[in-house]
Amino acid sequence: MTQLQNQPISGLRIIFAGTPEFAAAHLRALLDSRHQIIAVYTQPDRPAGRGKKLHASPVKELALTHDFAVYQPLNFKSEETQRELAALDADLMVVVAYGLILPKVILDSPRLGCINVHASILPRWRGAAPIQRAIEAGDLETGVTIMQMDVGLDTGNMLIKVNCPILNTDTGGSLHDRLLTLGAPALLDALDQIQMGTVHPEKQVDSQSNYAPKLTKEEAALNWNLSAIELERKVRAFNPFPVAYLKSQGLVDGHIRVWAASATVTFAPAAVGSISQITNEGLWVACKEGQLILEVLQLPGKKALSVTELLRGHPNLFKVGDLLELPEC
RNA sequence: CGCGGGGUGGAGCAGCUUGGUAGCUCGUCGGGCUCAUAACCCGAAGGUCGUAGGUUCAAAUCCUGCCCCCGCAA
Repeated sequence: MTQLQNQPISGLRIIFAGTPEFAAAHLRALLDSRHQIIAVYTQPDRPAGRGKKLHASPVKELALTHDFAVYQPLNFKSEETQRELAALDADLMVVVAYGLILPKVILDSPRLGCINVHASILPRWRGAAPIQRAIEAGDLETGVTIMQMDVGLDTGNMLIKVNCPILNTDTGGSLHDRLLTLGAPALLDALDQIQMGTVHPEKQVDSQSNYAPKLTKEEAALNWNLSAIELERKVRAFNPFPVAYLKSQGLVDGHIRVWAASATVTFAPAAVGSISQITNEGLWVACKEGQLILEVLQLPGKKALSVTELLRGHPNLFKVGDLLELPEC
């Protein structure tokens, strides 16, 4: 460390690869560091949002405001894209939620290889949605791992791990934001260690690994045959995306999104999936075990509202005894 | 030009098809009743009906442009 302070060493020449906001936050941190971003890789612009317009990723938007060279290959299968990356003559590639599998030839291309920032304590929750899966599973703790990449999916040797408790009020969004603030400094630490040659790579114990598949809208449908506690976790994990939802008999089309709910262990003398009572707290729905109190709902085309506000304008939308639909299996 | 819903007192909605006194459920303020209550009763304040034009004797209501919010799909 004293070396760094007394005679500052020059930064690394870094290729940054990433796509969503989580990645952009790490790129932002690198901007303020001594390191030099020589190129940015991100997913190609895709039609998204209303109106099918092409949208640039958060990483691309940030990169453009700093006049970085931006590359958006579909993959790295062609020799051309491989040569293109090699020609950048980078010291290191930093990959954060990029969304592409990198072949060995790419991993070996930068002088010091590729490192990855992953939003879980590996080997738990390898894969696409580690933050949300940790909440959904009821984990009490998660974190961020900085690792050396290898050909496997999130299987590389670990360099730095930072833990982070999961609060029982955490949503996918709130935990995402918190991990963001942990990942950036950890990444900078890792870069220091790599440059000074003080890294201590730790192998992952594969037998303790599990996978965090990406979130789908299908699984966001609330299934009342689960326990209230499981459903409450799902509501939190899937907020703000893809957002848990339910279907009601009265509603012709579309879903009712569930933005907030809390579980109770109280017994409901009512059929599973039916509304047992309506209070200022919300709609009480009988589950396989316990009851889930739906607190904040959103009708298609409308804003999210507390149940009391929603009912004020739609007094007959829900009645005690109404049966909510189960997702078709 | 991907499909669709919506912008009405502080909140959520109705009214628009069949132009012509701004309605409902809450909230707020004042008063009353009650041991008490998300209780009840009485009264009051508060709205350029997103915005700019047009049609008309008359527009929240019909027509056109623009802004904003949201669901589906990606």
